[in-house]
Amino acid sequence: MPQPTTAPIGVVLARTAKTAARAFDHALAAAGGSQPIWQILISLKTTPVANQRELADAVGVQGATLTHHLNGMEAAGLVTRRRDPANRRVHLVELTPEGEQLFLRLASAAIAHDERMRKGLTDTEIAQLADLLTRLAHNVTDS
Amino acid sequence: MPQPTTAPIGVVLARTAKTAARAFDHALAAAGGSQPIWQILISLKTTPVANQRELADAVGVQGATLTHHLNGMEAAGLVTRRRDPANRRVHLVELTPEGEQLFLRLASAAIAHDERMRKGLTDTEIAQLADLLTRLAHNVTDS
DNA sequence: TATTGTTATACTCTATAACTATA
DNA sequence: TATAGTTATAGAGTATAACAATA
Repeated sequence: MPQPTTAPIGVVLARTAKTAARAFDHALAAAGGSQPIWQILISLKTTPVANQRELADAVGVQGATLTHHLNGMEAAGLVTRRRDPANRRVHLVELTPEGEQLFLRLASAAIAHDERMRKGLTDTEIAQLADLLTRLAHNVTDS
Repeated sequence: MPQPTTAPIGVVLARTAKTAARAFDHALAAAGGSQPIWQILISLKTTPVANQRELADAVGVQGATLTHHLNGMEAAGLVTRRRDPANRRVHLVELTPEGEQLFLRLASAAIAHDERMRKGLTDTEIAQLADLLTRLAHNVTDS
């Protein structure tokens, strides 16, 4: 009788992600950061965002959640917020030199983490994995 | 100049896992559960554990965190805890009929979620993915 | 003393609802 | 009225430290 024979990929994915996320969390913490801070920094550096709403979308959190993190980051001297003269409703978020430095440190930690994770896997396998993960994610995306 | 050319797999993995985890969280919540409850139920059903310490390890949390969840599950009538007569330090955790029912409901939700996620992927690809993820996780595991 | 588990407490991340400022 | 963002509040998950019970 034909039955689905393969293992529940969701379980494997969840377990792997949990393990990887914890290891990465520790690496980020050791470098003076955290997951949300890293996500915000990398978004600021790589994605052109017009306002905080778009930044929140890029990071994958609600606007109020982003505000919460930006408050902490501003208090820590990592970012500045100033109103856009052209549209004073908009708050422009910019990295300070300290923010740039932390970005570099966290990027190093992320690269080291990546190299550790992919040890024993070929570039072809990594590309395959990335492709499969992307297709998986697409299946559970609403948009 | 030879440079690492492939994308940071950690980023792809983190993004995919976040998306998948959120979708799964919603599915579990709709079925009356949550991730930790599901992990505890599935561990109780599939892994023979001698005590809560082992159960906590299986779930991947600290003992106190497990106690926290078991308190809630016991209050909800999903599990019972009684002392082991042979070693009264040990608390035996057992599923109630309600716990069994919830396990079945969450299992259905997990299966549905899995089928949704793997749409468009062949069994071979899923097996490949599981293998790659397992190797990745192994690389960041301390043990 | 060592082991098993609980309680007390606190921290991080996230979210929703109500609010302020600006257009 | 609509849009951008903040504040207030709350809830879930996790952790560490101190404790109680048992061996």
